[in-house]
Amino acid sequence: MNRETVIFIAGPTASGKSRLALKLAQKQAGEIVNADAMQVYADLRVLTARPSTEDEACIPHHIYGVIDGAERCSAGRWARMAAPTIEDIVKRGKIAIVVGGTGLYFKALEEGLSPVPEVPEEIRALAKARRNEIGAAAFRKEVISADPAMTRLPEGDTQRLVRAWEVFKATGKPLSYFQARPREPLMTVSPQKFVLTPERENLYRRCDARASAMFDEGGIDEAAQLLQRRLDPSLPVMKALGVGEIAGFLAGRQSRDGALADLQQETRRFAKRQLTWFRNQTRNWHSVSDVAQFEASF
RNA sequence: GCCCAGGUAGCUCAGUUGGUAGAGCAGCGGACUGAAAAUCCGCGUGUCGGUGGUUCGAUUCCGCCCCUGGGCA
Repeated sequence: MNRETVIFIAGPTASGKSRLALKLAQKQAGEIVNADAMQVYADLRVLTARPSTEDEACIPHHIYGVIDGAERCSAGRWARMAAPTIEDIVKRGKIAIVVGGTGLYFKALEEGLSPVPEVPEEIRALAKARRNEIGAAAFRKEVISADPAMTRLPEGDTQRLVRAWEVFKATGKPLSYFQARPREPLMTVSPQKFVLTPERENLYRRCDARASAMFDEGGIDEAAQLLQRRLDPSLPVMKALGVGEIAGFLAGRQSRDGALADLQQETRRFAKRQLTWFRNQTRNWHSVSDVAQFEASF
């Protein structure tokens, strides 16, 4: 297999990844694989800026909208779906174009994750309950006494502390024990990796415009339908940008314009976090600052 | 034109009895091993409207000018 059979395209939100992937797929007989944590869920097509049905009819798209919002995806679960999907595309003699904005997913796929046994949902709930019961400071102490390596986690980092607690509870071994074991890469082919690095001011303008378009083009109804399901607010899909803002608007706590302004700001902040991740975690990727020029080179 | 009140960080403002200034929001930087659109950590970024004067020293006091808001005409 040559090195061009798998292409990664990462980049911040609203940087033009999906469009670029589509163009590449058309020119090079490719198929597209989603690497975006929110686009895997079925519920939010508009608010997660999923490719249109026309685009999907034109080029095969994989792992978009395949998980119900009531379920949880994860980096591991995604990687276990993505790896065989990519393998299958390559076997059929096509190019797999993996595109998305979730840096951790690319990392999990390429470098793998340390093998940690599955933690039952009941134990996860137990961890959260425990933290509520004894408070943040005591909870952190409890985690550290089970796994001293977790001293590096600040008291406020609920998510990682809860993870460390639940892994210890479920397995009797500290999370750091598992993390010290070698990662298990899921890919057998080395990908060609590109990260889009658009100029910030321009990107922010695109973020604002996209959020505005989402409000005008069905995003509000979509969020309303999701909210009607009354799902657990801690589910990943409920954390999608726009859901909270639109909930506030629908409940009358916030004007439409106010909710939109909030979504725009959150989108810009999200893009900033992605830029930070990519700047520091994808140093050996090809950086693409001019998408149009890059597109023309194919 | 005259009289007030202001002009300090991107915004809203505090403050300095004269020793070059600090909050909130915004913003920026960083971490990242199965929730990552998540979860955290860190950082004031400034001709204190301009210009003269007094002073060892002026953002602070004084004069003049400019700008903004309100009032009187």
